[in-house]
Amino acid sequence: MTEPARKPSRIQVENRKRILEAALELFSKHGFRGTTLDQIASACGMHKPNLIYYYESKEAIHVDLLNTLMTEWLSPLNALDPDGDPMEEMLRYIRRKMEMSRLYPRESRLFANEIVQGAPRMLPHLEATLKPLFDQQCGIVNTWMHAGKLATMHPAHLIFSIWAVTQHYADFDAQISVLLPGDDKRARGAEQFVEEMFRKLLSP
Amino acid sequence: MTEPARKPSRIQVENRKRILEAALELFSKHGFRGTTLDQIASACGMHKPNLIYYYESKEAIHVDLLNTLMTEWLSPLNALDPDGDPMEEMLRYIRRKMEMSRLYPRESRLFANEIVQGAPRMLPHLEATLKPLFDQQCGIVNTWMHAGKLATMHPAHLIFSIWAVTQHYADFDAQISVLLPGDDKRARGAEQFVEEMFRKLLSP
DNA sequence: CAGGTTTTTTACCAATTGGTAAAGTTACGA
DNA sequence: TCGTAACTTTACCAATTGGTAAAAAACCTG
Repeated sequence: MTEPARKPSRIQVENRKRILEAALELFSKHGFRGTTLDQIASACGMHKPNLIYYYESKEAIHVDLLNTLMTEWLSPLNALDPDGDPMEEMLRYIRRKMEMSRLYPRESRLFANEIVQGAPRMLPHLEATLKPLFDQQCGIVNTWMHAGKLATMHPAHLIFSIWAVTQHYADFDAQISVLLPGDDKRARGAEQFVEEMFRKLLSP
Repeated sequence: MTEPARKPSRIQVENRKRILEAALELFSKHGFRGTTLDQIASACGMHKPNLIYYYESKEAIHVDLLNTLMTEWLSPLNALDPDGDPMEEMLRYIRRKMEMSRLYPRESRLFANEIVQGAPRMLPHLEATLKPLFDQQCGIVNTWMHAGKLATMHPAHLIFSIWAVTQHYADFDAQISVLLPGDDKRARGAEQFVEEMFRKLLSP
């Protein structure tokens, strides 16, 4: 048995959304400890006790944010179609991950911050949500490899390498900006490179 | 003209080393804001004001740590030998990066924490130290490619992908442990995978 | 529009935190 | 071994921070 949990009012829905948007901006930029309730409050035009009215603690905001975004974040992996063309499915996944890195760098950095520090507030969710999906999709990739449609390799490490390369462009943007400055076609170049890289790697 | 800057005493050398070791452990695990001077002090058996005796502020500890470690961290890139065999040089670099990820995950996560948050205390050092080295080594790689010794691709993105994949094993270890649990040969498998991946990618 | 409920605001608090002042102790060269 | 400089410790502080209490305001429903 949990809470009575009445349906949330319109105001509740709106304000929780405002809070999460401000929290995403700040947590992704400064990490959990580097963000204060006052910052979140002023970023969304509220007062600190008002945040606590909607979330019982700063940690509750962070956890809700992580868990809410994780589902969307993983949806492209979910979308691997076992009946599609293996190479096209993998490249579509990789392209989508690059696009998400470009469009949603805050989400990427939010997770990066959390996981680099040992995922203290997300481990249960990783076990419960990510692990089963990961195992299942590794299975699909493995099937494709054994059918000779993709080069044979360890599917888990393959997925790690896709995550690593694609999310690197969001997570390490500060460094990349220094090393490839003033390149307004950087994103395009990155996307071309990554697609060609994995096309070559995955060719049987 | 800067400080008089007398040669540091034996005690100074020892104690700064103790402080940096404790700071590395804590900053890499909890980030800059997530680490307190009291934690650092008790981790190295000192008292808080003693830290301030050796470093003028918490930030000074962090900056010194980052700048000190960066040189070692980059040394493998520095070691690319323009006269060596291109494929062997690249694979040696990649192997060394994997080894460092395994042996020095704290250093990797220290930098990851800093860069994910926009490198607020490291940007000048990136400009001054990393950028010139990076450009130079990109040049070497480019030469190798144009000599037909390596597959042709954007050298900067190639190096990014090497960093991404190798450091991922240190930075995202919390996630990898969940997804490939109980695998005491994980590191070996990762090293094999990554070497084969880049061997295939780099073959002309 | 009355009355209760939800939401917002003001005032506040205790704990933590980065850092200081200054007294006390140790190390070391003359 | 003595004096001074280097180092350590204790006591302290002001600012920040996560969070609370409770009054005030806004909102909704019969």
